[in-house]
Amino acid sequence: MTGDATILIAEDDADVLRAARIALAPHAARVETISTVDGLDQILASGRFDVVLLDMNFVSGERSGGDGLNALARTRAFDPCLAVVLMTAYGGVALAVEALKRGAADFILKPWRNDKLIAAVAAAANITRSRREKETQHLDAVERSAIERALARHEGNISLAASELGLSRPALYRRMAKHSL
Amino acid sequence: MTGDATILIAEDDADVLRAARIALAPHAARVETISTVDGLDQILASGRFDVVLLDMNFVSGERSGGDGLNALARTRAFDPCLAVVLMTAYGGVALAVEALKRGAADFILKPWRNDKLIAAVAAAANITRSRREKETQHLDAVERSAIERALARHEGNISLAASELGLSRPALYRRMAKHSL
DNA sequence: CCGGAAGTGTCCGTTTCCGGACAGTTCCAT
DNA sequence: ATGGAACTGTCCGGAAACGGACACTTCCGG
Repeated sequence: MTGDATILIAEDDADVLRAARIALAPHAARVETISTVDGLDQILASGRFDVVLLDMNFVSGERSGGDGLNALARTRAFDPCLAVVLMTAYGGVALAVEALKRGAADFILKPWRNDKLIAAVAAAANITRSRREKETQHLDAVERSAIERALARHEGNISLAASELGLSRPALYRRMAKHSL
Repeated sequence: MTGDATILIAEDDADVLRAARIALAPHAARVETISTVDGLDQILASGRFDVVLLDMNFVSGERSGGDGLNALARTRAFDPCLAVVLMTAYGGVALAVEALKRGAADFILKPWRNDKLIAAVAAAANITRSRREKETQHLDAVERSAIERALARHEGNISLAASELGLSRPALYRRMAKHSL
């Protein structure tokens, strides 16, 4: 993490929240914290975050992780590019697998090792960055990627690639020339 | 699983292989099995699979899951659309998280429940199908998606969307009209 | 070996797209 | 309330792209 990321930490336990902030703050441009996910949408809308570190339980005594999965879903609905790292003290394989299938970028068990937490959050911030870059592309880049994939899939067969892309062969030749393919 | 999927099972233990095949065969068009991943590339090249069910350990006494992660990487290099379900008897949260981060579609602990195995493999086959559909698109569809995303990201602002896409405003208007956006 | 199917690369008359410019509208800071 | 910036929607002469057609090459089954 090059120190330029903005991190949101959502954790109901004040001591854990403080520990996470202390661990991450030196490695981030900005760390914002919340202790409940009730107003998660507003918080997400208020700023441009690069990664969310999200606890899985926000109700005292609750251990199922449902809150965290729900908050993950709401985060992904708000911004599908924004990578989320989930953390819990009560997770098994099933919950970890479910979390990643639902789109979490990583899954951390408490208590964590600071170096692993920092690395996981940094990697997640990079995932967000990559997704955002991929989202904002010139049509030319989008077209070039599609042509490259079609040619790869058809092993260089111009006729088949053109057909798949909905182009005539001369038209595909021109697009290939335009993109130096 | 609508019974039309082709499944590859890679498992070194003969009894486990048989049990998996017995569980899955009634729900698939075809099930192929291998007991070593040495020739995985050739097997993958020999047919068009919809899902791979892959053990994580192929050396007697080995429990790290490295074989499985390596085979997963090779499978994804061969065909990034092909969904892989990993299974092991020795997995903890860390291995499960690593597997999904490396691109596994699911992670099953042995011994499994047949209904869960069948559901996981069916879901993975659907992931493969979706990825393949998404890969083969007309340029028109690719262009339309890119325009829709740019407009969504800029909340309908034509000037900003055109700029991001590398188009002039009139050109964007024409593409939008062409795609009925 | 051969013939036919499939694929390649280019041409050119016709059609479509281009973007700077124009007129008008909306939004926001003062 | 107002003025200016930002945005919208369309026009039109010129430029670019279109695809059917042609000639040629490669591959493969008989």
